[in-house]
Amino acid sequence: MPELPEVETTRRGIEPFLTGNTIVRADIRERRLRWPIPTALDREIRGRSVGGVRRRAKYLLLDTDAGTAILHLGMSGSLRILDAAQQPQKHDHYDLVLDSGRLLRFNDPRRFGCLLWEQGNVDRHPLLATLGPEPLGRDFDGDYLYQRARGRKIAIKAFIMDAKIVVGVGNIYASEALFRAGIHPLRAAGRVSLTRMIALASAIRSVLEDALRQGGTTIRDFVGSDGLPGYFAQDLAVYDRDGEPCTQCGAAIRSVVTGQRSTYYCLRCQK
DNA sequence: ATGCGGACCTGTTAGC
DNA sequence: TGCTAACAGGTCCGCA
Repeated sequence: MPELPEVETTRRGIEPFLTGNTIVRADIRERRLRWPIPTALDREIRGRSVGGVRRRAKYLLLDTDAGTAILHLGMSGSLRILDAAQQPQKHDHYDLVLDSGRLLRFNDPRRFGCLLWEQGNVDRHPLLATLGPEPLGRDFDGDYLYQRARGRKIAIKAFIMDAKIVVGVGNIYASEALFRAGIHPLRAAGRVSLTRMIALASAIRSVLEDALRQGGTTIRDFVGSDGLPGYFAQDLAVYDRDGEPCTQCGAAIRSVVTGQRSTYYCLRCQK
């Protein structure tokens, strides 16, 4: 479900309720997420004051004076700020209860998300250590993409979805960025010219920024921390628009499965 | 090293 | 109407 804009929307939503507040305790109802929630987390996090909430790739990092909680929403996860009296519903796997009388509640039907604890330098955690640059950061541009793509035969769509190349680009925005850049999703990464890689880097940046401005994309069930959906779905040019007319040329949008993921593109506009 | 497919889960929808 | 199969926004891992 959540790609970078949805995770960042969540971060911005929860941050004001967490920073400067103390976590009274963790109420964990289901430990079996992508990885089991470590039993040590319960006592480590209890009584800790939250220094801030950061995002790295699609991970949310909750800094405390004793360590960092690493949260991921997986495919179907969402985090909400609720009144502590709210009864948990189905798939509400954990709460971080705050001294403010509110709590941070995680819901995730598919349980692909995670909640981990790192006492040391969180940037060296195995999940984070090998990640590529942030697409909205300074060290991501067309030259970088072009250099990394030398000799690569992988489809350009899978290439930009590889978190070792660049983080945060999921299935929706990969299709959207390639449409904006006019590049066919199945073209070999190594056969995209520098000029077009520059356009692609710019397209990735702009589509993520546009989506962020709309609070993310809700296709089925994404909600932000306030329970509201994102509104970027109305601006999607190709994703989930199989058979509908291309906004540029009117040709029917096509779909193809690659790397077990549905991909949408315009045959006429993307080469 | 690279690229691919399977795996982890549940819920919803398309198709017979 | 009811059953089954396919698919869903992520990403790690093992194999060729």
